[in-house]
Amino acid sequence: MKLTTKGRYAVLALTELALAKENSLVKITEIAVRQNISSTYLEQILLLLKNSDLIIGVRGPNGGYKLSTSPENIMISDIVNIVEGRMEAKGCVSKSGSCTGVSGRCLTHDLWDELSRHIELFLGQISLKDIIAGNVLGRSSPPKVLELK
Amino acid sequence: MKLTTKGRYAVLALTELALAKENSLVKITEIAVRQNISSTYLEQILLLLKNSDLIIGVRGPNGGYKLSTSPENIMISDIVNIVEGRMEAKGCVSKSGSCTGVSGRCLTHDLWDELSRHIELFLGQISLKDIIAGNVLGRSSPPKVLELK
DNA sequence: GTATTTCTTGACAAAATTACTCGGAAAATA
DNA sequence: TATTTTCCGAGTAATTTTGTCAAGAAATAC
Ligand code: FES
Ligand code: FES
Repeated sequence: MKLTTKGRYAVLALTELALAKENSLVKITEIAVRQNISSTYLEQILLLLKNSDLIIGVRGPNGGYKLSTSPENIMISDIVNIVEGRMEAKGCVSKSGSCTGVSGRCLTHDLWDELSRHIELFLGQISLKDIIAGNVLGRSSPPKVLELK
Repeated sequence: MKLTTKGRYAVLALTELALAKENSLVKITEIAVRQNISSTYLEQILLLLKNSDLIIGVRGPNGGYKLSTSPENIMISDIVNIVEGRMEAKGCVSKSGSCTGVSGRCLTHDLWDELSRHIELFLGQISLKDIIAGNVLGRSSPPKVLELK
């Protein structure tokens, strides 16, 4: 998986939008200043999210951004997938070229595959609403269940 | 989290060691050739694992590496943590400096924290033995449990 | 002891990725 | 028209990842 500041900025920015009053517009610079992020960098990121229709941009004076749907419908995995590019379990560089080849999977292939799936599952369960509600902890499956398995 | 080829090489190399006959030594070059990895690069990686006492290096003719303990006692999280450096949920760059500051946690803090914990938990449940046994799939907690929650 | 094999160590260089900047265009408002 | 804001493409700087090199140390075989 890949998780850089880009992804974190994106989630942070969208929490700000989620926090704003319904249908009100938030400017890039507002977010950038408040979060101490480069505003031109943030532009790039929000543009990606806008092109994927996760947010809506309005130009002109008093313009800005807003979420295209309500916070509970936007999952963190959506956001991260868009800005970081699809999480690829690129896999190993076995003799037979790329990992995707069906023929020669190495022993660790399933491991990384499963890890990716696991992460995606986790982030796919948490919405922007959960975040602004502080409803994140305890979301992970309880360890005891797995120990018993 | 951080997961680069370094971590994947490390796990791959250690599966090779786990696959070898008990107490037999495997040379760096053997692994490097078989997996098509730069042998000098692999040196670096195995050195880290050796300095953390996960593996044992024996010099001289017919030398090589072997696991310091049995495969079921070595968890993937151990390996990754060593070579990639401890997975840090570095967090955001809020106004008040670093994320670690107790004072100003942003809303996303818990999210990344929990994600890290989740990943570590997952990789901490899978041993080298599981990998060579192909016993990785189905390790993740079943989705339905979480849906019910 | 000498030669050979193999790990050990540290410093260095190439390549790739990430993070960020810049200059301007397009749309909306006033 | 002038101003504000998003949109867009390209380019640069910084950092990290990946890999190389050269020299040394320990063990073994002869
Ligand atoms: S990771 Fe090795 S074949 Fe896919
Ligand atoms: S991630 Fe924002 S304060 Fe820790």
